[in-house]
Amino acid sequence: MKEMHTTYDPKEFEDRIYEKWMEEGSFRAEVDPAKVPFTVMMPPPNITGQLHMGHAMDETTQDVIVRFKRMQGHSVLWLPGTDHASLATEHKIVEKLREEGTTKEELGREEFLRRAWAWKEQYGGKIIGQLKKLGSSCDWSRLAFTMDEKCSTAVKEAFFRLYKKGLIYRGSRIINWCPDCKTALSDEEVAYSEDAGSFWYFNYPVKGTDEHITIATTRPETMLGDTAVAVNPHDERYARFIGKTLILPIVGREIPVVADDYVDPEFGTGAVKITPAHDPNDFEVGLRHNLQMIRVLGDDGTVNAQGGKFEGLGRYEARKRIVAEMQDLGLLVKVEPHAHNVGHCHRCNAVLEPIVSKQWFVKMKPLAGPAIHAVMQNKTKFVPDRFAKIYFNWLENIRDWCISRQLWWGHRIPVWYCDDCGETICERETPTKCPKCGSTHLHQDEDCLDTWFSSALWPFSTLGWPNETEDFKYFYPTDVLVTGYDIIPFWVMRMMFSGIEHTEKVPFRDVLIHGLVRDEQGRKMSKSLGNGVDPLEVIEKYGADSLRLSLMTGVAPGNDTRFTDAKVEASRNFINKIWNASRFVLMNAEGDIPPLAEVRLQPADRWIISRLQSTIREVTLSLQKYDLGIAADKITDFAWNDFCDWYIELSKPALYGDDAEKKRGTLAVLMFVLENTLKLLHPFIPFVTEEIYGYLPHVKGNIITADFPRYNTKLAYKKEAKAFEGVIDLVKTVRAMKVEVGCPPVKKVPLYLVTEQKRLVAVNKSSILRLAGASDIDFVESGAEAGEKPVSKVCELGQIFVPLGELVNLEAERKRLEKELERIMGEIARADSKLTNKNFVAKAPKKLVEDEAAKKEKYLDMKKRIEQQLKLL
RNA sequence: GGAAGUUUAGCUCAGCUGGGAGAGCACUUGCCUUACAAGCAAGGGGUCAUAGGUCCGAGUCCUAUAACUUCCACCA
Repeated sequence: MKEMHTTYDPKEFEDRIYEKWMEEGSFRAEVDPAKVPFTVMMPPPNITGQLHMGHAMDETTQDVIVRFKRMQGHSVLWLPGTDHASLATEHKIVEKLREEGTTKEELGREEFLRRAWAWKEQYGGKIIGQLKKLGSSCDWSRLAFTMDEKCSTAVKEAFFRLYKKGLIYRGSRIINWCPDCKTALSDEEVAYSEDAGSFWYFNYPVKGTDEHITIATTRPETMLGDTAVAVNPHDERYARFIGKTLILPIVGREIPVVADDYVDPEFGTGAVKITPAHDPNDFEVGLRHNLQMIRVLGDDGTVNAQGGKFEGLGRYEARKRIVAEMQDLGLLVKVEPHAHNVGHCHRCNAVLEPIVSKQWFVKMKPLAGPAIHAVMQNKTKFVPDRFAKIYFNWLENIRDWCISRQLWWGHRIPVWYCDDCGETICERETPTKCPKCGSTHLHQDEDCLDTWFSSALWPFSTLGWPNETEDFKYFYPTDVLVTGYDIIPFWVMRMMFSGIEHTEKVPFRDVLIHGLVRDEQGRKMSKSLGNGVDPLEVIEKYGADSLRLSLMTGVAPGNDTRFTDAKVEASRNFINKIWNASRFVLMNAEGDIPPLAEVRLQPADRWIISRLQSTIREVTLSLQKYDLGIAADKITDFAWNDFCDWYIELSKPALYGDDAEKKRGTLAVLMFVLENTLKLLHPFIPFVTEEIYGYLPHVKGNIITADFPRYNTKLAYKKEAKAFEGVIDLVKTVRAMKVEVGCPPVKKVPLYLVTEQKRLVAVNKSSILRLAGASDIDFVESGAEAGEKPVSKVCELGQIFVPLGELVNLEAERKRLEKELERIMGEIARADSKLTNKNFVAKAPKKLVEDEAAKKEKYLDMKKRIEQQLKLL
C-alpha cells in the first residue's frame, strides 16, 4: 500500500483527481428509467467573465447538492454552459476595436461577428477551466452556449410562438437608452444612483401677456422638446392659466398649459414642463392630451436637428448653453442644488436617456399572472421563502419588456420586412418571399434580442426543446435552481414565465437563493473598489476544498457572508485534521480488516457508531432542506470532536495492547467510521475525500459514486451511547480537577470512585487511565477510604476522589467545594421553581416534567456528597 | 413613498416547527502526550438592540421603537 504524505498538500492531488473523474465519466448524466433524475441548470457565466467569489459560492452550493444527490442514487444532470452576454461582450469588442483605431460600422456586421466568435473561442473557455479548478462535477459532455444551435432554435421558436399569440409587438414607446452603448435597455438593466444635480427654475411667458409660469427642471436641455406645461387641475394658483398658450423660450414654439393629475402641487413650483419624447411620465401626459412628441436627442446623446442652433452639441454642453441663454434672456429665476436618482447603464455606467423609440416588446401582464400563481400554489418554492415576496413584487408591478437591442452580437430578431409592400414577416425559418405580395425583396430586422431572452429559455432550450428529446422528457422540469437574490428579476422571473408559457410546466421545483460574498469589511466586492478576492489565488494557496468548505460553513440561506482568509485557514486546518486522522487509521491497519458485523463491540465503539448514526441522520435532513451550513457544521463537529478527539484517543489502548481480537474490533470500527465520515464530507470537500478514499484497503471504486451513508436504526445504540457519556464526563472531570489544583498533566494520579456504574468504568479502565492521566482506579463507598487529603468532585457517574497529598491546599479545597455547592444549590432552586409551578406541571409535556424531576434528584444527591466531603475537611 | 433583511461572546457568524445560549477566530493557563503545533487539554467572556404582549415557559411567536444594510418606486 502507498504511504500517505505526512501533511495535507492539496496541490499534490486536486488536478489529478479531477482528471480521474473526467476520464471515468463520473459526471456524465444517463437517461436511466430505473433511477430518479435530479437536474440542475448551471446559471451560465458570461463569456466575458472571470471566476469571482460570487461564482465560487454559486458553484459550490450547486456542487454540494449535486454530489449529495448523486451519492443518493439519483441520475444527476448538472448542465453547464456559458452566456453570450450580448451587451457586455459587444462592449468589450467595440473597446478593443477602438484601440485598434477602427469601429464596428467600419468593419461591417459580418466581419464584426467573425471577430466576436473568434473572441468567444479565445476567451469564452477560460471560465470553464476555472470552474473545473473548483471541483464542479457538471456534465461537460452537455456543455451549452446561449448562441449554439440548440439555443438558437429555441429562441426562434419562442419568439415565433409569442409573436403569433400577440404577446410580442413592435411599437414606439419610451425606453431607456444608453448613448454610449447606443442601444435600448430593459427597465431591469437600469441601475439607479443618487447623483448631485441642480434644479433650474425657468420662466415661460404666457402668450400675449406680461405674465409667465415658472417651471423647475433637472434637465434644461430637454426644453427643446417641450410641447406643453402641465399643472394640477385643482391647483388654484394656476387655474386661470389652464388652456392658455405659452411661448417656449429660445425655441419660440407655442405650447399649451394642460391640467393633469400627475402633477404634484407641493413639488417644485407646481408647474411642470412636458417633454413627451424624453420622459416616461411626460410621455403618458402627452398621450392623454394628444401632445406632439418631439425628439431632440440623437442616439449618441447629442442634440439633433430639432434642437435648432444647438444641433450637434453634447447633452451637457447643450444644457450649459441653454442655461446661459435663459439667464441672458432674464428667464432664469434661480438654481438650487438637488440630489436626485439618475439611471445609469448597468454595463458602462453612462447616464441613460429616456427616449421614445421604435422597439420590440413582450407583453408582460398575460405572462406574469401564471408565473405568480405557480409560486402561490407552491409549484415552485423559494428557499428561504421570503424571496417569494420579492418575486411577487416584481411581477405584480411589471411593465412590458423591451427585448430589442441595437447590437450585432446576439440572436437576431427573427422578423423580416418586405421592401415592396412593407409587410412584417415572422417565421421559424428565413422566408424567401413575401407571403402577402410575393416579393423576394426582404430584409431582416437589424436588431438583436436582449441576452435574457435566451437565458429565460435555458432550463429547456439546453435539453433540446422544442424537440421532444430523450433528455427533455427525462430531465425536465429541473429540480433546483441556485442563484443569488440579485438575479431574481433578471432571470428567475423570466425563466418562470417562459417555462410555464412554452412547456406548460414550471422550470424548477425549488429556487435556492444564496447571499452575496462580501469583503472582510462587509463591502460588496467590486471592480471599482478593487476589493475583489480572486478565488483562483485562494485555491492556489489553500486548495479548492478549503475554499469550498469556508464558503459553506457559518452561512444561512439567503444571508450575505464575509470572506476572510482566517475562515479559509480554519477550513484548511480541519481538512488537515481529517488527513491526519485518516493517516492514523491507515498506519494502524494491518491484516484483513473485518466488517463491522463480525466483531464484538465495546461501549466506546457503540458510542461512536451511535454518534455517527445521529450525524448521518441530521446531515441528510439538513442537506435535503438545503441547510448546507448546518450540515457542514454537524459533520465537522462530529469528525473533529467525537471522532478525532475522543474515539481515536479511546482506541489507542486497544490498538497498542496485546488483545488481538479487541484490536481487530477497534480497527473495524475505526475504518467504518472513517469511511462514513469521508462520505458525509465528500460533497463539501470532494478532492481530499476522494484522495483518502483511494487509500482505504477494503473499498472499491470512487467515493464520488459511492452510496451516501444511510441512517441505520440497528446501529443507533441510544441507551449505550448515553451511558458512555458518563465515561467521557468522568475523564473531563478528572482533567479539570488536575488543572484546578495545579497538578502537572504528566503526573499520574490514583482515582477513587464512588459509583454504581462499576462495570462500565471497569471495561473502559485503560482508556480512562490514559485520557485522564491516572495511575489506577479503585471503587470505594465514601471519601473516607480515599487516602490522605483527597480532593473531590461529583460527576455524572458519581463522585471522584483524588488524593493529591502535598498539592492540596485545604483552604482552597474548601472554597472550591463551597463554590460548587453553591452552583448545585442554584440548580436545585431552578428545578424547584419549575416543579412547584402548578401550571408548568399541568401544561408542559410530561417528558419535560419527568426530566426536571430526575435532574432535581441528581442534584440533591450531588449536594449530599459535597456536604459530606466538606465535613471531612 | 413601498418592501425585505440585519441587530446573539472582543471579531465573523450559526441557532430547524418556542423547553436549560453555540461554533470558528481572538484571549488566558498548561502541554512538542509516538495521526496532526495547520495540534492537545483546561478555562474566561453574552440583561440574545429596546419596550410591551401571547404563553406554564420567548434568542425563537406578535406589536411598536431605534440603528444599520439592501431592493423597488420616484416629483418634473
